[in-house]
Amino acid sequence: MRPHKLRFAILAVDVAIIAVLDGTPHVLLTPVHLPPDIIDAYALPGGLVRPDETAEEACVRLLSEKCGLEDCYSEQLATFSAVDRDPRGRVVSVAYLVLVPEPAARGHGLPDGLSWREAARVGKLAYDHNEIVAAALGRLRAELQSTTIARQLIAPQFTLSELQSLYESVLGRALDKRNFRKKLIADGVVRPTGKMLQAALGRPSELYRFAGSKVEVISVLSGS
Amino acid sequence: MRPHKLRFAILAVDVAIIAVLDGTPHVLLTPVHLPPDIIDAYALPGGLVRPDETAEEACVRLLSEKCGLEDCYSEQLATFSAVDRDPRGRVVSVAYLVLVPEPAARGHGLPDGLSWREAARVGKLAYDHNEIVAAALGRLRAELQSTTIARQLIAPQFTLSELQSLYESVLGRALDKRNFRKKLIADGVVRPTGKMLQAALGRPSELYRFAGSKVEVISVLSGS
DNA sequence: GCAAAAGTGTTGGATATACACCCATGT
DNA sequence: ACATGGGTGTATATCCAACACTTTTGC
Repeated sequence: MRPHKLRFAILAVDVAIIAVLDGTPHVLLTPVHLPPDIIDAYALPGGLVRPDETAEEACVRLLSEKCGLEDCYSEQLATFSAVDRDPRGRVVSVAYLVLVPEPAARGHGLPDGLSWREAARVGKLAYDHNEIVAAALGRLRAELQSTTIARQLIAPQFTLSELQSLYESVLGRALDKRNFRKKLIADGVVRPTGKMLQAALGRPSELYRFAGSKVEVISVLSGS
Repeated sequence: MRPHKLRFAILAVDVAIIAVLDGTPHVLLTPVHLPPDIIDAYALPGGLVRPDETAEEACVRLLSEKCGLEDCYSEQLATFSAVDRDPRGRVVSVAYLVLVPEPAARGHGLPDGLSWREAARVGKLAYDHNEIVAAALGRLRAELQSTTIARQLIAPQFTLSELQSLYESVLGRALDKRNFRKKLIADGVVRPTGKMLQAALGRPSELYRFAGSKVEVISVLSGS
């Protein structure tokens, strides 16, 4: 082995951080400006993987260091390795999907120039980050329907209307209120807490929580 | 940026090549012997990603160079980045799932010491390759039930009994013959060719083919 | 009493499951 | 004629989809 020939790749992590804010999916973006190739663009937060950490660890570290986010749900999405994906040189990136509940996303002041942008209107991002965002949203949509991953996007206690509108905004289609409730309650996915929430207007709603303590693989929805 | 500090990662590809042979899932393994850490073990075929190729391209190249396999279906599985996963140093590996139809797997002489081994009985593999094999089989099981990926594991024309036994061997459970046929035919997933196959014994069976030309995402099975 | 959001049941259709016998062939 | 694997239909239960009105609250 000739180590100097083999040590060619710069390994990075890029993070698609998703939160549903005001009923629409948002992504956390950071400004980039690397003339001449990238001018006044936006990109996903990311950074290099250190020699002594795994990609997962880098992801957690970058979330903390660059975004001020702690204890978020994250899962590996895919690895992007196009030779020219970064104008600075060969950088291979492991992309992660990270989910932030709405209250957490609102609650903490964003560092630097980070900002939440509507996922459907991010425009042209730097690098291949549009591809990563598309993969993240696709994965999220798939998992919403087959797992209890929604718990990672919502407060610990929530009304069923809130949960339904989360589903509707991510899936991009309306769901039937009665079928939605029926299914989630009958399947034991969510459980009533007994507490009531008085919204600004209208009848108070009951607060629910997810039954299990982790993300579980079950058929959450078919069509509703 | 200090490039010399950043250029740390060796990027590799490891390939979980699956074929269903004699009604049981097999993986293609290669012997490894790297004392003192790895002695007389087996591992998935793999190799380094070159500076001028993507991970996908490296996967295709390695399949050809190391395994003599051309034009196989492949998809990225996940990236494994544990710091000590390779005793020789820091090697991050992008794992791929590759599927080979039974006739192709039988038809070509295996180079080197490569051999097909029953996936359920591979024993302790080198590196983290047991993890990769587990991920590959899990992905395959999931996709068998929701896509037409089975086409990548079987000859272009096949009997429904062959297809069913493929499903059964990968999923590890028996399926009802009538329901299996009903569903695949009713959903238009497979189409009869009109040709008959005279097996060694018993009534001749009709040959079918998959209807679409690609792997399609549909609900292939529920329980049968 | 009105506006706003919460909550609740039924029915018809489709889909899934369970199950057992006859058919075509080679020997 | 028998052994072997191929092929077929029906009845039941479950699940899904569509659908509209009543309740509780604040103002």
